[in-house]
Amino acid sequence: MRRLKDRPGHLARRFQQIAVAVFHAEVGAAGSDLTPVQYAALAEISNEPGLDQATLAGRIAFDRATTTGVIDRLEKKGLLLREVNGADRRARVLRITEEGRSLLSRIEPAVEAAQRIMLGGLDEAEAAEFVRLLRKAVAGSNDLSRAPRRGVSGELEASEG
Amino acid sequence: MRRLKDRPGHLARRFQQIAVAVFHAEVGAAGSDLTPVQYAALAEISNEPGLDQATLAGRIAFDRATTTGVIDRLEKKGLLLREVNGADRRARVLRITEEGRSLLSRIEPAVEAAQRIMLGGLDEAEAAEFVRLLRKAVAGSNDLSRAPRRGVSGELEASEG
DNA sequence: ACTGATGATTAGTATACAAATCAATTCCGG
DNA sequence: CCGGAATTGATTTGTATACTAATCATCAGT
Repeated sequence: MRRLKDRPGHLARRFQQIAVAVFHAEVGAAGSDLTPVQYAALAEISNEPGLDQATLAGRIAFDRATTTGVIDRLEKKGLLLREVNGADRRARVLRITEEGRSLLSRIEPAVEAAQRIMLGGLDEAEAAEFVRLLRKAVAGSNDLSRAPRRGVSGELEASEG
Repeated sequence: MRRLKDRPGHLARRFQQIAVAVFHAEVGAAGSDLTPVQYAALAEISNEPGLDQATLAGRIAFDRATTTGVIDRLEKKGLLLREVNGADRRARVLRITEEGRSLLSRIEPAVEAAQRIMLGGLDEAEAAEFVRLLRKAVAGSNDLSRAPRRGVSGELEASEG
């Protein structure tokens, strides 16, 4: 029987813990307490202003309940605006604030550094291959997850640029 | 700037979500509601009977606070025994019950199946390389995580058997 | 005996999910 | 075109990780 610590499921949990810890360390050193999930949400809202919470949840693969909490906290920090959509009064339209945009650009170098550091155990070729395989594994199993990602229509999910 | 969805940190979160979902689906179909983390704890206790919570936490890379909760739930389900260690009355000695052992063997095929399914997007060679790189990345950054794994003494952390 | 370290727990915060609920929209038969 | 049914966006509740920080009990070393 394969040892626990050699199983992909266990390794996935470990790598995620490391990724989160590195993100907090780097972004924290840059003077922000933004979490990886909050960063993902804010970056996506910045890229696609005016999207609603359900669409955001699809883009970054949260479920709707998690999205509500994440957006609550970002709104409380003054990083985004949440408004009722006039065309569909169920939906909440999201927009980044000036403060949010400024924070994003201020921590961008730290976010990039975190990506390098979390792959520090791999050389450059290995890191590239690792990311390729991770992308392919995720794309191949996207609909097995309980909050599957829903990309922009027409986007190539498993492209291997 | 690299797209969010191509960053290792984001992909790590996605792959972890998928791994957890697949585990729940397979183990659930086998008639158990054991979580991935509970499984890891129980399997480790089964392998190393009589270890205490701090040692367990080191083996599977939880922090102590998380361990308390996980052990609470496993004890409530009757899958393990938690007793004060006579030699060090701070420590709680953990032992799997007959019921726990029986559950472990009953769900073992589902756990193995989950490992294969979560790598379903990769062919066999890619899956092997992916696990190798995942192991190497985790080993290389173990001490960056906030709850670093502490293996059995003498164990080769980054061996690539 | 005093000091520092360690095992465990508790409180508090942030994901992540399921399930239930409410409001608003869309769909479809007539 | 109308009206009920099904669907969808958002929220709430409840459970389970995962951490930090603080606390308590106990142990180790001097």
